[in-house]
Amino acid sequence: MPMEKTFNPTEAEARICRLWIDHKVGAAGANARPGAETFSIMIPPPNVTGSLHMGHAFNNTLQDILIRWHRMQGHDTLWQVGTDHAGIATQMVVERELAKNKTNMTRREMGREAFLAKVWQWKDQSGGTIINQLQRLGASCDWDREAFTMSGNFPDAVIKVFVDMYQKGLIYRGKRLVNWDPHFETAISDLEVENIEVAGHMWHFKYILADGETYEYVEKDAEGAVTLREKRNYISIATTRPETMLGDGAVAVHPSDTRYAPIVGRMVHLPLCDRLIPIITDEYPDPNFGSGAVKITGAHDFNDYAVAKRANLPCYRLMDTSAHMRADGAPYGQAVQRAREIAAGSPTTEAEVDTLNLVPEKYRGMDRFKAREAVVADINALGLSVSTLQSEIDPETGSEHLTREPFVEAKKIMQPFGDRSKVVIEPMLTDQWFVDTAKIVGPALDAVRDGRTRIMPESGEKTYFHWLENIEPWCISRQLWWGHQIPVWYGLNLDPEDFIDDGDDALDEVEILTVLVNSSHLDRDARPHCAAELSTVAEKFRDDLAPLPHPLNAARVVEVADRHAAAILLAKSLADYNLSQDPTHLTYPIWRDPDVLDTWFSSGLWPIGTLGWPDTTPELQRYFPTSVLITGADIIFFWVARMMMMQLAVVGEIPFHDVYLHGLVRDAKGKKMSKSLGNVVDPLEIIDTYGADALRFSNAAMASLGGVLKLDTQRIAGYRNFGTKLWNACRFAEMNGVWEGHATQTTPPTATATANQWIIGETAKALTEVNDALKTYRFDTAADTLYKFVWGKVCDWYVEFAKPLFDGPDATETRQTMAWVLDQSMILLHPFMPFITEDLWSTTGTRRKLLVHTDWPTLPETLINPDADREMAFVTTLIDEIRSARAQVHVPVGLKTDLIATALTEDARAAFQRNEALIKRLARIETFTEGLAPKGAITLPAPGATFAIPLQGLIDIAEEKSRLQKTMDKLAKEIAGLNGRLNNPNFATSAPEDVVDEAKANLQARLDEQSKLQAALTRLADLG
RNA sequence: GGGCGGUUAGCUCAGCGGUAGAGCACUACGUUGACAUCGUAGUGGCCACUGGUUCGAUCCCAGUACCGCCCACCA
Repeated sequence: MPMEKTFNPTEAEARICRLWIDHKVGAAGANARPGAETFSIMIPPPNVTGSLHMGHAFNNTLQDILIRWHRMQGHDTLWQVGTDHAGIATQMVVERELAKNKTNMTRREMGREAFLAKVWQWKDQSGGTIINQLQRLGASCDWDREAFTMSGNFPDAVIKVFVDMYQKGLIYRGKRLVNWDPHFETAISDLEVENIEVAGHMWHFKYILADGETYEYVEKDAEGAVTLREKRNYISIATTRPETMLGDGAVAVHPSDTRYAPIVGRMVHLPLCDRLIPIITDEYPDPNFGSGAVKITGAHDFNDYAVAKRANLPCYRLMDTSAHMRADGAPYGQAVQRAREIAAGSPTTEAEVDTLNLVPEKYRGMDRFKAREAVVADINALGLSVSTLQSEIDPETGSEHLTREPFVEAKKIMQPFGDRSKVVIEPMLTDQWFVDTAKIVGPALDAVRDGRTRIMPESGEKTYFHWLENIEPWCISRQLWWGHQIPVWYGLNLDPEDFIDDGDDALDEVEILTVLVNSSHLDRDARPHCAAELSTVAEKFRDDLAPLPHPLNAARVVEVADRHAAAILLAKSLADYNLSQDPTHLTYPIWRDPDVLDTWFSSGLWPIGTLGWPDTTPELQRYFPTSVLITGADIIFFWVARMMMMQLAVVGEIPFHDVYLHGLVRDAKGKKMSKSLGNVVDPLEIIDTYGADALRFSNAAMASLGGVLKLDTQRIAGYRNFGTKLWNACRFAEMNGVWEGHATQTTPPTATATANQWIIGETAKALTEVNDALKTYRFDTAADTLYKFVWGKVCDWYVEFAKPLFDGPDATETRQTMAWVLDQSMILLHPFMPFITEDLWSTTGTRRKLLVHTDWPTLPETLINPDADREMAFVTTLIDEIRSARAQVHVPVGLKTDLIATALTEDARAAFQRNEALIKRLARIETFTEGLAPKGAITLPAPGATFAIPLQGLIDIAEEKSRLQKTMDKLAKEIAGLNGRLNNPNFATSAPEDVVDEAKANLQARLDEQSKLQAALTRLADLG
C-alpha cells in the first residue's frame, strides 16, 4: 500500500505509544550493552492531581531527548518517573472539590481520617492523568517504576531521614515567628511567600507619656539648625498595621536619635489597652524615616520580633489560626493584669505568654482587617491620631475653614501573600519544626564550587550560591493533614490531682479524656520522642510516664472523642500506641505530633527515595548519583538546592552531576500564561492539532540556554511541516523502489557518484554536530543542525540529485545511499521526533528492532570526502547562480536554455562532466557546449570557469548590464574591505597567519570574479 | 534597596574577536517525475547608545538608557 501524502499523528501516536509501553522500551537498562556506562534522570515529579502544562511538556521533552539518545547508544539508562503528593496544592484541590457539593461535609466536619480517605480517593481517580499525558508526549520513562511520594517505600525513607536528622541535631522544634497562611491555617516557608506591592496606608498615632510627663521635642536640619521646637507629652509612631498595636511591647528609637533622648526609658500609655510600655533604644529604627520611633509588636512582625528578643520583651500573640483577633483565654481584665505583672518583672514562660490574650473584649473574634478599622476609628475618637491642618472651602459661603484631620499617608507597601492561598500572610508566633540548614549547607556549596555538580546556565550557579550563602532555617512543619506526619510522640504531663473525682465513682472514659485534653494543652515540650516506629520508643514512655488511672477502652475513647480536633488526635494516638500492646485498652497518655512535613522535604529526597533507599538496591548502586537534572529555574531554591543539601546530608553524595535550568514557558508575546489572561496554551491541544513530534521539536529548538521561552504556534506548525518533509522524502524513496529489499545497514554503501559521496559525508557531519550539541545540552543547536541537514541538504539537494541518478548507471548505488541516508535521518531525528520516525522505520525496509532501540551510529570522519564536498559546492553554486541570473532577467521558469562554457579549467571541466545531468536538470539547461559567448548572453563567473547563457532576443541588454553592475558593486565593496585590511601593515604582522591567508585568497577570488564580470560588461558595451 | 539577565531583519531568536544567520512574516514567479504542511528567486540589519582595549569589536571592558526576572524587614 503506497504511503499517504502526510503523516497522521492522531492515529500513529496512539498506536506507537501503545507499542512502546507494551514493549517496555523505557525499562531501566533496556537496550543496554553489557557493561555500558549508565545514564539516569529523575523526573521532576509533577503534582499527582495535576495535568500536563506547557512547562511540563517542555521539560520532559528535553529529558526524553537525552534518554532516547543515550539509550540508542546502548547505555544503561533509567528515567525515573513518578508524582508528588503536593501537600497544600492537593489538599486545596480536594477541599475545593468537596465544596462543589453543598451537601458534603467540610474538611473539619469530616475529620482527619475521613478527609484523608477522600484525598486518596481523589488521587486514585485523577493521579493517572498526568502519567497518561506524559505518554502522549512520547516520554519513554520506566513506567513500571512509577513512584509516588506517599506510597511504597518512599514514606518510610522520608520518616527515616527525619529521624536521622533529628538524632544528629539537624532538626529542631521551637516557638518562632513564622509565615502563617490564615486560609490553610498552616505555617509556610519563606519561599512560599510572594511579596507583592499593594496600595496601603500609613497611620500615625500618639502614645502619651505616663504620669503626665512632657519633654522638649527638637528637630534639626542637616546643618544642625533647629527647625522645630515644641513641648510634647507624646511620642509619635507610624504603622501600616494598626491592629497590631494591641500587642505592642515597647516603642523603639535609635540610640543616636537626640529628639527622643530625654524620654528613653520612660513609659507610655498604649492606647485602647490600659497598659504601659517602655521607650527603648535599638539599632533597628531609622531616625530618618517617619518619626524615627517604631512600635514593637514582637509576635506579628519579623523586625519587631528581633528587637523584642534583644530587649527581652514578651511577644503577645493577638490572632488565632485563621487570623481573627483571639477570642480565647481569660477575660481581658485578667489577662492585662497578668501582663502588667510580667512587665513589672514577674517571672513567666514563653508558654504562659502565649496563653495571654491581650486583645480587649471589643475586638475579640474580629477579622484582622475589621479590627484594623475599629482600632483606627477608636484611636481617632480618642484624639490620639497625629493630625494635620486641612483647608476646606465651604461651597455655599465660600469661606475657608481649617480642620484637623488624622494624618493618613497613602503608600505603596510590600505585602506578603501565600503563593497558593493568595491571602495575606500573617507573621505568627507558633511552635514549628525546622531544619538547621546552616549545618548542612556547606557540602551543598562545596559540591558546586568544586564542580562535582555543574549548574547550567552559569547564572543559575550564582543564584544558587547567593541563596545558600544566606540561608535561613527551613520551617518544615505544616499544619495540614495531607502529607508525611512527623514521627514524634509526646507523653502528657499528668497532674494526679486532676484525676481525683469529686464523687466516689471511678472516672469514666469521657472524664479522663476531658482531663487529658484540658490539662495538657497538648504541650509538646513534654517528653518528645522521635522514632520511625512508636514501638521502638514505647519502653521509654513506659519508664517515664505515669499510666492512666485505669486502662481505657480504646473503641470507647474514639467514640466519645466527638469532633474536637485535639481529642480525636489524642484518642487516635492513644489507640495507635496501645494497639501495639493491647488491642482494646489504652494505658499510657501518648500522642503523636499532628503536623505533616513540607512537601519539599520529601521531594528533596526524590533521588534516593525512588531508588529504594535506605536499602542498598541494585538501582541505587547503578543509577545514583544521577546524570542530570532538568528543571525550571523557578524551583532552584525549593527543590534543587534542597536536594543537594539533603542528599549530601543523608548519603554524603551529590544527587546529580549536571543541573540544566530552563526558563518559564511564556506565550508568543512573552506574557506569562495564566487563566485570567486566557493565553494558556494547552500542550494536549497542540498535540491534537500539530502532533507530539512538532511540539517536541519546537521545544528543543527553543531550548537555548537562559532567557524566557516564547511559544509560538506558527513555529510549531513549521516543525510539523518539517516532519511532513521527511515523510515525503521517504515517500519519494518508496516510489523509486529505494526500500525494496532494504534492511538496516550500519555502514554506508561504497559510493562512486560524487553526490552520493557528498551526502554520506554530510550525514557524518550532521551526526558529529548533533552529538556535540547534545553533549553540551544545546538542544537548539542539535535541532537546528537536523533541520538544516534533512531539509536543506537531503531534501533540497540530494533528493533532486537522485532523480537523474536513478536514470543513470549509478542507480543501484544511489538507491542504497538514499536508503542509508534516510535511515540515518530517522535515527538522528528519533530522540526529537520519536513518533513519525518510528512509524517511518516500520514501513521502510526490514527492521530487526524498533527504532527506539536501534543503534545510534558512529560514523568515521573518513566518510567526509573533501573532494566530493568541493565538487558539490561547485555544482550547487553554479545551479544557484544560473537560477538566480535567470530569475533576475526574467527568463520564463518553464523555458529551458542552453549553457556555454567560455572558459574552463581541466578540473572544472571534469567536475562539470561528472555532474552534467544534475546541473542540466536542476538549472533547466537544454544543451551544454564549450565556445564563445554569442551576442545577448548573460555571463556567470564560477571557480575555474566562466559560463554564459545565450538569450538572444529574450533579454534586454540594459537589464543584463544593470544585473552585472549590481553584482560588480557588491564585489567592489567586498574588495575594498579586504584591501583595507590587507593594506594595513599591522594586520599582516598582528593577525594570525591563517586569517591573513584566508583574506588574501578571498581577495584573489573576488578579483577573479570581478575581471570576468568586467569582461562581460565590456562586451555588452561593445554591443550596445 | 541588592543581585542576575536582556537590548541583533517586521516578529521570535541564534551567533559572540576577522565587517551578520535561521524560522516565521513579506514580495515576485511557479501544478518542474516526494512534498502547496511545497518549490525557485528576492526584499529586509549604523548588531540600543557612549567611550575604552585591539591591526580589527555585534562579540571583550567601563559607563548610559530602556526592558525583564529573582531576592529584600524600612515601621
